Amino acid sequence: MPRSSAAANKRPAPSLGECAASLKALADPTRLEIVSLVAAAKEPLCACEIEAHFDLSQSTISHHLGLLRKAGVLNAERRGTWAFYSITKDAASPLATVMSLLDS
Amino acid sequence: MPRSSAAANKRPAPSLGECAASLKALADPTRLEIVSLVAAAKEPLCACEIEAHFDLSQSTISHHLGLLRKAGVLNAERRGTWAFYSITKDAASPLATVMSLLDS
DNA sequence: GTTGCATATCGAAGTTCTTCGATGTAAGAG
DNA sequence: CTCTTACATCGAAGAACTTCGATATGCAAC
Repeated sequence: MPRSSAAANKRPAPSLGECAASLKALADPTRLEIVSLVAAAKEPLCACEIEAHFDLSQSTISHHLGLLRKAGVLNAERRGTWAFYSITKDAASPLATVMSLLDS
Repeated sequence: MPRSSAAANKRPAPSLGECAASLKALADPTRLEIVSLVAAAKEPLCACEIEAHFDLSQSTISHHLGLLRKAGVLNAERRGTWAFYSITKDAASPLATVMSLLDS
């Protein structure tokens, strides 16, 4: 199976507008730290564990998590009462698009 | 001269907060299109040529250009009355930092 | 069913962002 | 010197964002 780049399987390469939206989801210190936290963990991370790392209210963290989920950066999996978050497969694809655009 | 990655010469690897700030500069459809425009050009691009590509006022484009310049994405060079913009060498470095953070 | 816990959603307050027209600045032409 | 051209900055209006406390939802235990 040939491939031209890392994640070029069936994803149709995000448009500029989609890239901007994805970047906006990551362009916040709190959300970027959430993503860093989840990415560093080997296992999906429980929402309560994420909340414990910040001095922000539970509703604020939940709002950021929902935003990252809607942007396609995070994946939520419910197990009973808990919600476990992980990085999606193509979270980096908008970043890659902008990077390739930069050094063209 | 050893090197661990592409642009690891003397740059001290941006912090999470700095990355968030850089991403915020790129996280706008107009600014991302400006960057795409300048990156695609072989030569530095005159501000008036950039303005011509948008239906926005001159002051708005100038504001976006100043923002991208302050964020370290664009470089401004004055030649007489004209201002020529180009992509900075390390414009992609915050993106690279976030990408490496994602698949860690 | 009721109580308790983990999350999500709602509504509001304060801040930041995008955009505009108007004005300022600086260089070149006449 | 005056006028025009290219660009930057200012001040304000409206939209969007971040945050909070309060409330809703959904599951598990009793």
